[in-house]
This record gives sequence, structure tokens and C-alpha cells, in this order.
Amino acid sequence: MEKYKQILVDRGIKPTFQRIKILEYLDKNHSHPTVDMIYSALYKKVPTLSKTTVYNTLDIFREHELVDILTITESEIRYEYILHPHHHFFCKRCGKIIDLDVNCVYQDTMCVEGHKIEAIHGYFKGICSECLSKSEHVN
Amino acid sequence: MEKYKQILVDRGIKPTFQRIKILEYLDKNHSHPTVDMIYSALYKKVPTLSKTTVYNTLDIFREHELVDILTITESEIRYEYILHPHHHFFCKRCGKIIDLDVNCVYQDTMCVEGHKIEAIHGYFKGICSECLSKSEHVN
DNA sequence: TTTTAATTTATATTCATTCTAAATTAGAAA
DNA sequence: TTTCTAATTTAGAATGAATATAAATTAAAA
Repeated sequence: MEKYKQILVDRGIKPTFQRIKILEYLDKNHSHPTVDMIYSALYKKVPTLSKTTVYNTLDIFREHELVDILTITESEIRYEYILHPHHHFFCKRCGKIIDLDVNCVYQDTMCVEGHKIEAIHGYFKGICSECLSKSEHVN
Repeated sequence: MEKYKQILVDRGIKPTFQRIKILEYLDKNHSHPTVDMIYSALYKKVPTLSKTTVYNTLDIFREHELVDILTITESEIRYEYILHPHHHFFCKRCGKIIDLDVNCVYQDTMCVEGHKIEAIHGYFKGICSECLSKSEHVN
């Protein structure tokens, strides 16, 4: 609790109860949740929570580069707490988004074909190892 | 016209007038258009066109791997005719999506950390070279 | 032609996100 | 502490892209 309050204060974000709880949730759940998942999970602990607050808070966190969005699936926006740069794998079968310990060659230069890179998003789509091992028994 | 009809027939897609026109538009406009952009552009030539048809047609094209979607911006889905694998650069200033002649090291193996890759999406975000050269004069 | 299934179309519906305005809260000042 | 003010939170309304539905149209085979 105090840890997250400190992070917010350090970034110049007023550490309200709702903001602390949302940041804590993102830090403890690396499941790349949607707004709805965050709202549903926190609603139990914070019954007065409004979905608008979740939207507003995530917008503020993005402005301060505390969180990033993933547009890997076509129908939903997913959020993640920025810890270290990595790529993502989306499994078409189970729907999970998996963090990959893969970096990009352009991460050093942050420049490509004359364009100035500010963010890199690497998305792989396919079948995850877990789903692959399950289907082995079927075939 | 005949060219696009042939492409559709080859893929087992019934070559209706609407589908031919949409495919032709995608082939001649590498601007990664949204459904709305496609609809607006073709509405002039095909006044009876319905937006539902554009949605349906793009779904069919995706199933047959004629087109791919880009989820690079957070609020819209963009479509592109699949020609050859490449990455994309989204300019935060002018909003343009630029094709990059950049390939991925995983394109050969199509496998990463045990997961089977079926599609690779590389998105860079920042300021494009054109916008950079404009702002040079300002600063 | 005629027939039949596929396609297209207009319209209605859904639902995530944004907007709005009132209520509440945090924190500064007295 | 109490008072004050601006920021934040909240509920509910509005928006708009995407989807669903069902009738009209079309393509193409018989």
C-alpha cells in the first residue's frame, strides 16, 4: 500500500485510494487486464468504485508512463504496468497473452528508416506451448 | 477488374461486384484504411453499397488470408492487403501508418520460447521522418 | 426461364468508451 | 480543529463502431 502511494507521489500523481488500488492490482496481476477485468476485481474491495474512475486513472497512468496499452487483440484494449521492455505472444486458441523475453534490434538506436522511435510493440500470434502440448495427444 | 475477379475465384470466393471493388481499393491504396475510409471512398462509385457489406467482405478476405488487420492505433482497426511481410511505423504527430522494410529474426523459425508463431506484428510508434524535418525549422 | 442458395442491404441492437454535471474528498489555510 | 477550494469520484446519459436480423436482391445452376 505504502509502496504504491510512494510511486504515485514520486510521479506527481495525487495518491487517492482508488489510484493506489488500481496500481497495486496492475503490479500484482500481469495478466494484461482489460478495464472491465480491473473494475470487476476491485469492485469487491472498493464497492463505490466507478468504471469511469478506472478509465480516468488508466489515462493518467499512461500520461505518466506508468502503464502501457496492448492492442494485440482486435476487440479490446489491455493494460500493463511498465516494468521492462518485452514482446507479447497472443494464443489464438486459449486467448492468453504471454510475456516474451525477446528484445528488438531497434531498441538501441531507437531509430528506423529515419523515423524516431518512441515505443516498440512486438506481437506474435499463434498457438502457445501449453495448447500445443495438449493437442499433441489428440493428433 | 478482371485481375481482381481472378484472385477471388482462385481463392474460392464468389466474385461479386462489391468484393471486386473492395479488393481493388485495398490493392491500389496502401493507406491501411479503416472500414469507414473504404466505405466512403467506394460509396461514390457504388451508391448502393452498405457498410455491413464492407464488414462482411473484409471478414471473408481475412478468413482467406487476403487481408490482415492492424491494431496499431488504440481506437480503430485498419486493414491492409497482404503482399509481403513487413513492419509498421505509426507517427504520433501526423497519424500516418508507414510500411517499414524491416523483417523479424523469428520469421524463419516461426517459433519463439516454445510457442508456434502464425503471425508477426511489429509496431513502432514515434515521430516520422517527415514530421521530424518539419520540426527542425521550428526548433 | 425458373429455381435456389448466397449475398447484399437497411434497420435495429449491443456494448465499450466518452461526456456531463453533481457529489465527494483531499489537503491547504485559518 | 474547522473552513475552504480545487481536484477527484461518481452515476447516468450520450456516442458511435461493430454486430445481428430479416427482407430484398442477385448469381448461377438446372
